[in-house]
Amino acid sequence: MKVVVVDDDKLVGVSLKTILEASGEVQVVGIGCSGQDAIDLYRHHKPDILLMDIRMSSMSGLDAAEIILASDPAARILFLTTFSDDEYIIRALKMGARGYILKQNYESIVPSLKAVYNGQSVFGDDIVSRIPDMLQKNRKPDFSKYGISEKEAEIIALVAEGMNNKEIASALYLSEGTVRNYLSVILEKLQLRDRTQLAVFYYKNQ
Amino acid sequence: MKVVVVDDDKLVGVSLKTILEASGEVQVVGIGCSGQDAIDLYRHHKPDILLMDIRMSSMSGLDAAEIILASDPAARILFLTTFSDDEYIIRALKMGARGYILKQNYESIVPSLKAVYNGQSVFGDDIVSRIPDMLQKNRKPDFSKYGISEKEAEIIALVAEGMNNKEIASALYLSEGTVRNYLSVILEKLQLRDRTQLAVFYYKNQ
DNA sequence: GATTTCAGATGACAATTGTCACATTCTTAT
DNA sequence: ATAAGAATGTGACAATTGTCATCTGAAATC
Repeated sequence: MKVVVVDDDKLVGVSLKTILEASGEVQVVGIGCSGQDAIDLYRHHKPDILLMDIRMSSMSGLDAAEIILASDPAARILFLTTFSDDEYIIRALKMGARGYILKQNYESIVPSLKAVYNGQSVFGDDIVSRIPDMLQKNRKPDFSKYGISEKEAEIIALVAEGMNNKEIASALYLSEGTVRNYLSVILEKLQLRDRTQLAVFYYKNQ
Repeated sequence: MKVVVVDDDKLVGVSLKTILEASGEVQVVGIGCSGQDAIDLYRHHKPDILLMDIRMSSMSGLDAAEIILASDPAARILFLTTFSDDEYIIRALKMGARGYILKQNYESIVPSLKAVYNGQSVFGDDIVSRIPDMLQKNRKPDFSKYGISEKEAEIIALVAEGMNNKEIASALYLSEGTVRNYLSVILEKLQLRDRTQLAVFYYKNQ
């Protein structure tokens, strides 16, 4: 498995070469320290995988990846990051990168490379754990932590469907006044001002 | 690395045991062929990873995973599938599974297991390529098709943040009355009744 | 130059909304 | 049996909201 490593910090590049080659299954055919290096090394060596830092002083890893993927959409690019920065990761995903690994997590680098080599994509749990939330459009949020009762939650859900008090009342077989009272309590508990903020809260916490 | 393997087809379970243990790094401590087996084996052996088929005749792997994850959210569950079925995969993601591997792809099983063991999550490229689209949803919706102008869209966005008319007016340097007029037009264009429905509409079309 | 268009504003109005204080049940625990 | 509590309801009130007809001034169009 031929790999090109690109990291802003040259020392990291060399260390990685040592670590990776110690596995006996990876051959580091090039080490670079800028986005431009990444492009040049990739085009010259055509490695199986390009392992690259996201943040680099000269050209960002993302920009480099964009250029590489534009000319070779099959390029397997795996990012190395220090922190999992949402914005970056999502941009990386969009452009078709194969994942990212936290630098701290040395032991997982070789297995991750192999998984990518075999056509998988690899991500840290922190990102993956957020994906479901992003995908999930129709689930009811859990408001119990705010001391919201079952009935109150029902009303919240109806407000979040755009119903007015009269409609909610008739849907739940309550008087309109009761619905108002409930709503008043709900707003107090959630520290919100009006039903629109409640709907917003609902969807932002969905 | 202790692994429990569960597959509808007993032969697959045994074959996997052979393949996995040949690597010298995996110890298959249990083989099952139903969702119930998965639950029992998981609770008994507390393996590092549960490798499980999604489709099984008696209890689906997803149902079993749900039960296991309910009592042990840290459980590392990796699904084996024959085809990458969107619905299933997304449900698996939602409940916190660590990924899935196509059965055909024998070579990638061991590396994927190791990546998961090291805290990563692993997915086939087909799913990953769809995630960006799903994530894309967190951007401002495009209302132009409803004949909504730039300014109107601004107001919609502020309503969707929960602002009242006075706040919107001061944010956009308009009079409150103007904001009301805008809103009135917006509601007319979108065939909605009030600002709450507008906020709801915003998030549903996000 | 006259006219139309458009963004913004005003004021009036009714409807809806949120708040509050106070009833009325009905259940439950003491 | 009584007190406490919920769940539900009422009426009054002010604030916010949505609608509408109308006005202004500037820019664009003719």
